[in-house]
Amino acid sequence: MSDVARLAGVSIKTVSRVVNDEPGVHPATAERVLAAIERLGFRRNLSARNLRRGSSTGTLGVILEDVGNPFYSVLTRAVEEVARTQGRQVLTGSSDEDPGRERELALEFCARRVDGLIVVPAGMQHGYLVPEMQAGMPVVFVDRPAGDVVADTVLVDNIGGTADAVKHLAAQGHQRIAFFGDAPDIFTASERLRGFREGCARSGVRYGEDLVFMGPHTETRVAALLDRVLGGPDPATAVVSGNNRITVHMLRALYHRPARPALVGFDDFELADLLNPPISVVQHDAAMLGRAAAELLFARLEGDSSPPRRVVLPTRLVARGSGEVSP
Amino acid sequence: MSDVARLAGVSIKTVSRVVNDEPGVHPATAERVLAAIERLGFRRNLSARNLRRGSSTGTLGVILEDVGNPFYSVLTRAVEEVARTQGRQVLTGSSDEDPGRERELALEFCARRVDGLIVVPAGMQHGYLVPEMQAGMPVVFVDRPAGDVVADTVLVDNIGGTADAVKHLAAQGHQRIAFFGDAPDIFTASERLRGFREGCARSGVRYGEDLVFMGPHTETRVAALLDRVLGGPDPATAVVSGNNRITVHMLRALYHRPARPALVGFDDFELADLLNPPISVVQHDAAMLGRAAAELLFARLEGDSSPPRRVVLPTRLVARGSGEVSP
DNA sequence: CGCCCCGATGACAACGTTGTCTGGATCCGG
DNA sequence: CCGGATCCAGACAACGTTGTCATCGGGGCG
Repeated sequence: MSDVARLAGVSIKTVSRVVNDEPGVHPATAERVLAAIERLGFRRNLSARNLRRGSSTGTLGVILEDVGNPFYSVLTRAVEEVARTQGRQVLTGSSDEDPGRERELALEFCARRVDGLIVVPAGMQHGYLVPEMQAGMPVVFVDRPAGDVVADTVLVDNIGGTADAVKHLAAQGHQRIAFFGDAPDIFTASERLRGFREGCARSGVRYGEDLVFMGPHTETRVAALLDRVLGGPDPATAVVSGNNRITVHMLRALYHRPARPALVGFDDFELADLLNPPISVVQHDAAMLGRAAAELLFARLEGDSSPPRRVVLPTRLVARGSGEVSP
Repeated sequence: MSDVARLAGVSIKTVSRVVNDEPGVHPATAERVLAAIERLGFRRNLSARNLRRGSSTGTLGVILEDVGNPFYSVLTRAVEEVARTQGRQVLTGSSDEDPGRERELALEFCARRVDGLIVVPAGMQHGYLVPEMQAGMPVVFVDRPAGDVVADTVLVDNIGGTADAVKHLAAQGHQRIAFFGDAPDIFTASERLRGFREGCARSGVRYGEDLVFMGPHTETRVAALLDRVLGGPDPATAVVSGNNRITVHMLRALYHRPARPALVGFDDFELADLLNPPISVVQHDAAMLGRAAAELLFARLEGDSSPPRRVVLPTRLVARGSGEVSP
């Protein structure tokens, strides 16, 4: 900036005035300054500007399990879209479901003075965020609640959605329904299990521990468990899958079986409608999650200081046929 | 920081020494400072630090078409992974294929003094980046080259990959092969068309303008064109699809047809192997693209000043069956 | 002619850090 | 008892900006 000032024969303050479109600069002077800026390729340093002005950094931190996962990348995109209307950029970080990594990222983002944090929590301990929140850092949790912190949270109706899946299957006459979910220490997984139980109770389906499996995360493991559940004297005739990845594992495991069980998966996925049979799913909207979280965050940034809110977005059962295969 | 200093009864310089683990602080003093930091929830301001030290901001800018698109989100994740080993964060921005938006994002990132830029270029004009690059901002272009700037670039072998697809189909006896691609002003689209032509020439397949369609981007449009191509007196028996989205449109359009043409798509996608028939694709690795770009960028950051490089990553034809359907 | 006001510009401090240098104890050997 | 080394700690400037205030010349008005 001082180089520009020297070249234009003015003080740095005048350069500042020009780059900020402040009034009270003689047009001829402004001309000279702009020419100098052009010639030197000057671009003002936003960090220094924000430091001096004490204004926001114009950035948002988003921490999730994996940006590469379509579910979260759609969520990220939605956040970005809202941020854009507010002239803000988005910093992303993948925690890989590791609480330590999440903490590291969050504190790093705080040290960078992001304007706010959107977090898909890994683990259950988030007390480390309390000082930051007290210091005025707005934090919104998405997809899962924080373990030990009261803060704005946006969730989907895991319980209702899974219960709907059971209801749908029961309506088709299924009485032996299995559930495959993620590790039970993951919030969404345990909620969906709860929804499964409630659904069974409400639909008059006998709930059996022997038909519930939490945490199988490899294709072979899923295949082996499926074999067990579908064989035997009293086999399951339908399966509810607790998430996307498990659904896909199941599809691969079932691919070569002649008779498939009915199947409803939690989470929609591309091409589900083009499979044979098309896969019925409990749909929830990642973009809407992201949008809701970002809007909550921006409301806080604009001074909303009402008590923390918990938003639960609805799910929608999309019957495509896989739930209707006769036993 | 001065609050901490006051509370601990020391100067701010001593606080600085403590937070930076500098030697030469009395353990008892350090203790007091740490206690004060804890009590006040102090966190040092990284922007100010970087400003003062003149060191890097520890951030990378990534500009792509859409973070929500799985292809780019996997790429982003790979970049993030490499950045992480270097202790850097990633700022992302979606250009939506709009050159103006891309420019805006890029200049904003430069003003934030990111350490480097990874760009999936939209449009053909990137002259605006020249001053930044001369000022020392390393830029790597990914997936497509920049129109008018010489810089590091990481591409995939679009021509070879598409030619392979044609060769594969020709080997199955197909002689009338159609090509559906993206708008021809998109680099990858025109390259793949070129590959299609070359493949036809090399494999002895007659290339026909009437079988080539660039730019249909809605399902109905794709369906209508497919109808035209597959009907008539001399119908196509096979189709090459120029990208993911078009492949999916085609699959939907073909879903209810009794006899499908053979099909090879550019870009792999999840579940392609579970469709009926499984879809053959030309596979390329988004993660590898991201990794290669990030590594190139970091090499520049470490002082590599060799001439700009152009890396072309290979593609791999994965035959799954859809290319082998008899005409 | 003197006054005030206004438009244009610059000097200076400050944002929150850290690098450099200096000051004051304390301790050792001679 | 003194010189110098060693250990701690603080004063100050600087990073690149911008807000505040002061300066200066000129024009309008009484």
